[in-house]
Amino acid sequence: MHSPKRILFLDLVLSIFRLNGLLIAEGDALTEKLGLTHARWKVIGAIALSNAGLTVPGVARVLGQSRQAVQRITDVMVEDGLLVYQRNPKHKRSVLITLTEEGNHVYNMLREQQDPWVMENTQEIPIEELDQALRLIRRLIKKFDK
Amino acid sequence: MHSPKRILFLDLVLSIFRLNGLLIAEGDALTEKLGLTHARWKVIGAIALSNAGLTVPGVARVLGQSRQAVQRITDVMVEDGLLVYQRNPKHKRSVLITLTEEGNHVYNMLREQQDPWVMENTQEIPIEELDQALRLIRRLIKKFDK
DNA sequence: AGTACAATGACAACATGCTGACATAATGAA
DNA sequence: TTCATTATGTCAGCATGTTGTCATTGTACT
Repeated sequence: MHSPKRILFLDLVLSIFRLNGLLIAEGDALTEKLGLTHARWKVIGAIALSNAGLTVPGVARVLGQSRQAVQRITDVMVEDGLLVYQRNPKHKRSVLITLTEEGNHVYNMLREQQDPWVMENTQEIPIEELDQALRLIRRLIKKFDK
Repeated sequence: MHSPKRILFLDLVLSIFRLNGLLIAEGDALTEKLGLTHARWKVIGAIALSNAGLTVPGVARVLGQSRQAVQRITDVMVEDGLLVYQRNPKHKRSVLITLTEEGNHVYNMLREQQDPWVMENTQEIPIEELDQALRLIRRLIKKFDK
């Protein structure tokens, strides 16, 4: 019943919930001055990492979220001038999202904030430990992401 | 700039977001028949694990959430007959939350669902790997939870 | 005792996620 | 080509989290 593995796994699950909340708070604090929120830098990051532009459902697939949730965010970001919708030669309705000049600028600022934050929070953690933890988490993701 | 550690850490952060979402979906699916949602079994679990009962802010501290969010959930759960507010000898306004008989029953059903789920998802993962990952995550939690 | 500070409940506004439903466009198979 | 299936945009409703504010209660210090 109360096998060590059970306790350990449930503890891990609750810790993931906890860390998730804390990371969101960190991310929001980090990007507050840029007028970003965690939902927005997730989107801006996904788009910045794709060369050719992504569609709304494409971003949703990358982030593992519903397309509706992404659409709502991108609509506001287009209004705010961070993103543009561009014609998609491969699809009549589904436009490509790309960063505007301002969007690119914000992404660069984001990077400038992020780098010292990453340094500060990983300097005394060996890279092997990060790698092992990431691999386990990926393994769990693959298991649940059907 | 693009140090391996930076990439690794950001990848870890995004993976935490991803796994968090998947675990919520898993938890919701697992407890759907019980009329629970992930927000509710987090609360029910926290209360079940405390012998003497917890106050609303107490649950919030355990879960690392705002007391307002917890209050909203517990109010509904009291209406639904899973929880009861009981007079707190130590505080005139802040009541203690305890499980009703039905709440206890649901918690036991929850355990019955959870156990095979845990087994299924950890059987080929060595306990040492779980433990190492948990320790790293705890370390990050401690770092961000000021 | 008195007084400043912290904790709590209650309410509101808001951001973000989900699902469902519907119409239309794209795709693939017969 | 035609037709069934899938993908997409759009709108709506709902669950859950956050923060802010205010009044009230508890606590601790002088």
